[in-house]
Amino acid sequence: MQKAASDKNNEVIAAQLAPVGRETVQDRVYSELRRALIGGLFEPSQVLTIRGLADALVTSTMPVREALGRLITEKALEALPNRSVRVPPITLERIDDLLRARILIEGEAIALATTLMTSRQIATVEAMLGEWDEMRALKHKKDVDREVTLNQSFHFEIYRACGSAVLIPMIESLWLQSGPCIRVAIYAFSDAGEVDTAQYHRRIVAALSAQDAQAAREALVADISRPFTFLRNKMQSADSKD
Amino acid sequence: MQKAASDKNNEVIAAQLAPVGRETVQDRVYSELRRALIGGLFEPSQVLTIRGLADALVTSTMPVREALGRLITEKALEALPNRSVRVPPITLERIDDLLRARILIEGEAIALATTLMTSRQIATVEAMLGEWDEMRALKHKKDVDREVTLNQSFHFEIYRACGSAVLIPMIESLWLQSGPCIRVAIYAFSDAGEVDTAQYHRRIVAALSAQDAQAAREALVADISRPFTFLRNKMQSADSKD
DNA sequence: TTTTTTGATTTGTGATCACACTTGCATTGA
DNA sequence: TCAATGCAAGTGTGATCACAAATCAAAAAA
Repeated sequence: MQKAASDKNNEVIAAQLAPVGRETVQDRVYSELRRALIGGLFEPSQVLTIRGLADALVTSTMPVREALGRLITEKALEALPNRSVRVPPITLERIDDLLRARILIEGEAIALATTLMTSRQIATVEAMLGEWDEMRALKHKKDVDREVTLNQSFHFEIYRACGSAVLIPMIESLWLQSGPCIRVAIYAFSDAGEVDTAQYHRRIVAALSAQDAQAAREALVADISRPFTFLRNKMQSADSKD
Repeated sequence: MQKAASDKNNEVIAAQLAPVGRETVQDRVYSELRRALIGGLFEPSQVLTIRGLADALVTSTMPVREALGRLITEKALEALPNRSVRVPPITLERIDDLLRARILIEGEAIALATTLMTSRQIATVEAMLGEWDEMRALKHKKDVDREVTLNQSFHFEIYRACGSAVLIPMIESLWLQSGPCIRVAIYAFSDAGEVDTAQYHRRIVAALSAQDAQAAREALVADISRPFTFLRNKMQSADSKD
């Protein structure tokens, strides 16, 4: 068989078949744990065991231990001297530390994105605002999980536009670390229900449309500061009560 | 035996014995690979195999594969679709991307450190300048490895003073990613020999002593930009030649 | 000579096992 | 009654094996 003919034949096949992907079990475990962490499904200080997670995820211990190791290196989980691993506990210092880092890095990312985003990309992000209204329309059932996912998609759609392969993984790591912290804030907001996240996001989109990097940065800071300051106040009042 | 007596007895023993430490093999492998990466011992695009590293480090494959997984998640190494792992290749975009992130984050860290460092801590850092003169005195043998270690110690002694448990691991990750890139610059500087790193570090110490955060940030930016701009120029001239 | 095929070797992934350490609880002793 | 001891279940770590996929080189076909 000639080379050209063979290639042509392969191309025809490739046009019909969808790539099957080769995600490993370890990757799936890792993604699943990430999702749970960012979504605040684990509580701070909760201890995780390899065998326990392996049972819950219906695999063997091997993929789980490697996924845990990865999460520990990005500070999403914490290795105790006993060699057990837990979700990092919340402290006031950690809250301030995380918020400061997020303002610094995500602020820079959105400023870069502002100068780079095409109107096509802005339109995509703007379209995501609609989903919020849609969700609020049927507000009888508060779907916290979907809210978290939507919020994440919105932010990262913008961050990806900054075009930095270095900053984006750092932001992901920050979200991973923030997840368990803002867990309580997420549920509290969902209960309160009124002060709408979409409102903050609209301000961000407006700044992006105006190509005003400084305004975009400030709108973003207001958005991500909200759960942190809420949590901060809550912890301080709890401390003073003790 | 009474509790008090037992405790007292244990205290006496504890005063005589040094804690034995429980570092795992995996931790040692991870540290060793980190050291090699930051020191620029691996070249960009070099492929690493689990069994090859296990043989070189005289262990089994298990600790190595977990260490590699951790390094991949912090982008110090890269997983190819073939599932082999390599040191990330250098591109112009990546150089600029890394430098921008380092300026942003390390600049913030040193600005924070400036307001927090005690005169005691500054003295410690200042003392490290002496080692450079010492090393230059016997410049017959250029010890690149020691130079890298000394540079790392100097910077992280300052960064640790910023007191951010979030920023410091990020900086470590950035150094890990920069290591292979600035490898060529390190050796080139060591060959040139004249433009002294200590000179840049003296400017940093002076700014710290003056508690001038802005000056410290600028001095730091000048210091870390040097190898990157060197490398950038070198790559551009190489490109134009092709 | 160039291309394809075939087969052997190498490599990553996941499962299982052995071992050491920790933890929790019941037992023993004062 | 309470602390110390001893035992048993649980847990992380590292080693080894089986398997599938990738790689490379030699042989076969064009």
